[in-house]
Amino acid sequence: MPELPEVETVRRTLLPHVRGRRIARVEVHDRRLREPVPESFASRLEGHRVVGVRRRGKFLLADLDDGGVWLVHLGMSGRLCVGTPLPGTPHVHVQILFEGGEKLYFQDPRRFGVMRVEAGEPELALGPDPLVEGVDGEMLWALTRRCGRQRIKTLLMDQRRIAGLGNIYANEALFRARIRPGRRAGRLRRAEAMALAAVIGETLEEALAAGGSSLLDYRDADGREGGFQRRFRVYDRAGLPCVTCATPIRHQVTAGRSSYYCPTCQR
DNA sequence: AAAGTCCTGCGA
DNA sequence: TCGCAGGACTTT
Repeated sequence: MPELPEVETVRRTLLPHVRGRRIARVEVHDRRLREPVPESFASRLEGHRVVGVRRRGKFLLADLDDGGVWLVHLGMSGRLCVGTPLPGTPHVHVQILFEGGEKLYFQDPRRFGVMRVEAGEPELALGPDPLVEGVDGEMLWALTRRCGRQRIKTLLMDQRRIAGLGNIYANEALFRARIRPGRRAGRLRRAEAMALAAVIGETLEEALAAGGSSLLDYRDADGREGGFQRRFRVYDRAGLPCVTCATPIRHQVTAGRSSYYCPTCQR
């Protein structure tokens, strides 16, 4: 679910609830996430104030008043919601209680999320974020020259190259740029790289404007779902007519990830 | 079958 | 050495 627009939507909806607030108590109900929640997690947060919340790629970074950084990755099914979960809400692994009574809970059925505190700025080995540093045509063109043998979709999803795109938006951006997911990056023409960089920004901005997007599990910090899933042009549309030319959308799985494309519009 | 990442092993 | 495929994690 959560790719860049969803994580950014969570950040924006979360910020007004937590900025400037002091954490009173942290309850870890289940440490078993992608990596175990450290034993020290609760004590590292308790008593500290959240001074801001940033995002880099799919990571949320909450800055603490002692220079520490509370790092959250939502994995596939993570939710970060304010308020109190209804009794019986499953998979609430972590609860954060703020002074003044505000509560934040982390829910993650698939437990692929990550939650830890770093002493300072974490080393994330991420490429530029399209909505933070920006990814322009020249940068993407240079990337396609440097990583020419990689398939373009793999390149787009490689967080070390560009931070924030996942399977859905990589498919959507490639459709808009009329480029097939399986093309070798090195075979892109300069104009194609330029066009691709432009549509990456457009796609993410549109999804963001729709309140994030994505699939069933997704909710923002206020528990609202996104609106972009109704706007997918190729993702999860195997066999359905292309929105441009009506050719049935093709589906193919590589490395366990589904690619969707229009064989007529995309080259 | 799945939105995310990480690891191993194979072949070019 | 690089890129990819496949499997691993987990629950619905």
